[in-house]
Amino acid sequence: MSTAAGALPAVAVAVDVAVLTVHGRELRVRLARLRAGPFADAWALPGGRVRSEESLDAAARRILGAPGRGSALHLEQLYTFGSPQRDPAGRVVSVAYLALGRPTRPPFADDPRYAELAWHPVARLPALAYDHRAVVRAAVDRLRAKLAYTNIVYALLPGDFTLGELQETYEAILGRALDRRNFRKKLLSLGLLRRLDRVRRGPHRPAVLYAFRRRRPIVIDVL
Amino acid sequence: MSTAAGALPAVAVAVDVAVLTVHGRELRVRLARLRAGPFADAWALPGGRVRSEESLDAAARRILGAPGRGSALHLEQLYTFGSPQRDPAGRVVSVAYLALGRPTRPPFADDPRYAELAWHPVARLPALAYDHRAVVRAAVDRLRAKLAYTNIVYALLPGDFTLGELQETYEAILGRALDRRNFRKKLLSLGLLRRLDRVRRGPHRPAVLYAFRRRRPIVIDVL
DNA sequence: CCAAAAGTGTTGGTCTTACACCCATGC
DNA sequence: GCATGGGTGTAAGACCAACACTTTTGG
Repeated sequence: MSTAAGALPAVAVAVDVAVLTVHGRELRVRLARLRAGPFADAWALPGGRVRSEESLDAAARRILGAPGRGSALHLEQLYTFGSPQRDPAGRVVSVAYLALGRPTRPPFADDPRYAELAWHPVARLPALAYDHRAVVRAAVDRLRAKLAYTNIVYALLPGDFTLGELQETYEAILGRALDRRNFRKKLLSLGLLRRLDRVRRGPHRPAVLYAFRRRRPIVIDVL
Repeated sequence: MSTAAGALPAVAVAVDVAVLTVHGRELRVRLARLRAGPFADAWALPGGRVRSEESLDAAARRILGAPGRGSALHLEQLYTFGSPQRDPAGRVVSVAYLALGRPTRPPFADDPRYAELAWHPVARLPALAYDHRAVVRAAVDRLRAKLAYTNIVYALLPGDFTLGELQETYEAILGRALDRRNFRKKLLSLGLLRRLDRVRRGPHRPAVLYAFRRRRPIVIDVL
């Protein structure tokens, strides 16, 4: 049963979003430096209160920002954190979301609560407000797990990419090296990729570009 | 960020618990028939509002009932349901929990809101209140998934059991038959079980009893 | 011509699946 | 003695991990 009605709620609901991306061979999370409140000057995940007429997913998308700015290609609910002590300012239950997207220019702080926004490598986080360190850990764990049995990595890559870039992305997330031949064999055999007839030219031998056939979540044994 | 303070919350927080068990070769969920409210007379998952001083886990344990009655051996958070329309009586966000336990006698309705409690096979559910059908589906999906990579099945079995009973439990949950020889080979090879020097006597050849070495969650490749 | 990343196959081991017969007991 | 579930092994195929050399380009 879930009935509310009656007395006014004693517990508030917020949404916090951990946006992960891979940049510079590192898995990074988008953090905001808070201007005010009990954790003024500390870094925190972007978040905010759920409005009475919006769903949790809608609140998460709102916090994520307008499509085009910080737009993410994947959004999923992660876990709900509800320790009575997690917010010194009152009882707030926070529904955490995991989002995946391409690294944007750091600054798009259109939210006056935030002094600054930046991508921080998850391997060396600053002190975080609230229980956001646990949220980031949960987000990273979820991403690592899903890497093995879904195609969500598509949300972290541009429209076309080389197999080397794809492997780098996997390695950045998993934090370990993968065998190149086995990786290529496996990923090509899955049929998730479409080979383009273009190449990426760089300082060395050009690499064939690939694209994901479908850019939406599929459950499949990847690793 | 998650700060509350300021205005009174417009959104209430509840916890609903899907207790699953296996009985009579069927996966079942504990449902309560509601006495009052917008879904009077309908079946629903036991649930209730989160109190201002308790954690979400504590609320779930409270709703689960005193240890000894409906005591469950495993409890984990499942998903948070927050559609604005899910409760006709007001905006209630529900944090759903999955619990696993042994089948108890159906009746232990010490909660005056419930007319009746019963174990319903998840394969043929009655109409459920709220979005509880989706909650049960999520609970069953989670259990099925975790069967393959954890030892949580221990929470559904008594202290000692035969390999036949263990296999029946797996089959009831997965909804498909498993090869007996392969199943026994795999489970014995994992080292999760301790062979007891007792047997279960029945109308046929006695079966050796086993117990789980450790009755707490372990991540391991099971199936 | 050198450095650096791209590209490519084989082999051995492990794991999974499929499958059939005898055993011990209660009735 | 028969019905029923308990108990056991093997072989074929799939999958995974390990591993080294050649190619192509820019500078």
